[in-house]
Amino acid sequence: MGTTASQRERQRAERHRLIVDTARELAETSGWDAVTSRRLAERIEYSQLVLYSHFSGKDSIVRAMALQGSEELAPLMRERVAAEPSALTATAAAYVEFASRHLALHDAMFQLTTEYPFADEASPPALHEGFGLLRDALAAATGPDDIDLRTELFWSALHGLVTLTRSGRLPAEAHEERLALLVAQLSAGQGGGSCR
Amino acid sequence: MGTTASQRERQRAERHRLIVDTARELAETSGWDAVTSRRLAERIEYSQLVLYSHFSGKDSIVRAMALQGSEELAPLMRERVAAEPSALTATAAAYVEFASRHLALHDAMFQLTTEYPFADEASPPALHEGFGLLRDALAAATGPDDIDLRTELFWSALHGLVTLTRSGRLPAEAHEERLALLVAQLSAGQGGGSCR
DNA sequence: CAGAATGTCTAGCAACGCTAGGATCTGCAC
DNA sequence: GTGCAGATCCTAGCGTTGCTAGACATTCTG
Repeated sequence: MGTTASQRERQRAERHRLIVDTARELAETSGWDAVTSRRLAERIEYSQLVLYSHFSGKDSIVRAMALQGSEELAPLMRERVAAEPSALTATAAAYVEFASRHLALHDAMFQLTTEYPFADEASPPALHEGFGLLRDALAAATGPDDIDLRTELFWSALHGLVTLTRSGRLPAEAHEERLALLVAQLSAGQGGGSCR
Repeated sequence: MGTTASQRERQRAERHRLIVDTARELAETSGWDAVTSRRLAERIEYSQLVLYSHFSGKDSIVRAMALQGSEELAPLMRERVAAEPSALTATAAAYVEFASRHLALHDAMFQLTTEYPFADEASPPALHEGFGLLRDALAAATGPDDIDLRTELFWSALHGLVTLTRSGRLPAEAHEERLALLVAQLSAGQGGGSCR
């Protein structure tokens, strides 16, 4: 019967997701050090070899995690934008919220393994979408001039805030204040230096 | 004779530096993966045990590297500020130059091991000094209101730019442009949102 | 010169990512 | 049904990692 082939495929896809989900949970609850091939294999109740039949290596699993993450970030941003009057505040808050709620996922997306096409047509659509949401929010608040460059800067500032705060290099108390200040400064300085 | 004790101490201090310098060079030329206890021991021509008689572990060596780095960053900033009319432009450029010229050092200081007191009286003076230089430059360009908070934001943006560009997540071509835009926006938006 | 203290090395532990080789199971032709 | 390809899986193991116990050498003290 022809069903077996597709059955197999579905099983493989299921196991693929099982591996990524397990790795994610392991990283999220016990830190990246706990994500080892042995522990992962034990958790999914297969031998290590199964991991390597699905993924070319550990990096590849992390990459799959990052992809999963990018597909969750954009919807969260959309949701927050819809619920808040200021799109700029909403996207910034959503980005920060995502990073703090999914620490390991954020690492996988924005800190770890580089072999990942970013500002490129080959990069995952969900990532483009996330960037686009940042851009739209910024454009709505400050106009369309130099929008791509300014969005990159917006992202950089968000990313810097999140990572430096997370690693303890910036005091956690003032986190919200810094975020508010970022939004305020971006709203104020339109077009880059022409305001004064 | 009493000299032997101080002789010993001097030898130990020398070897301490030898270890840190070797680790640094190894990381800088061959990447962090090349910094292993065995290779390090081989390079300094001692057994691995000597490493652990000086440092409590690999993290501790990286921490020493970070300290060394923070003592080089501040002077570089000072130098650049003296040579350039705009202190803001100069400090930003110095920070970026430092990061791109000492990749491993930058990692050690701002990306790796967290067990490091930062915004704290226990943190290394050189680090405070570096932050102070960022603050002075920003204050000179935009006034003293909310200066600490705004400096943290300045640093975050710089850090984000550097790390995202270095990891390939932002296109390298526009790096200078983004940096110039950051300086321009900071100069324009004084005091946070009161300009428009 | 004996004994203590200090310093160093060889050898080894447990854990890592990853893989070769053989065992087991599946579906299809006859 | 029987027998054979092909896929799938596991056991066992390679080379490497950070780190350490126990033996050896060297130096200082009385």
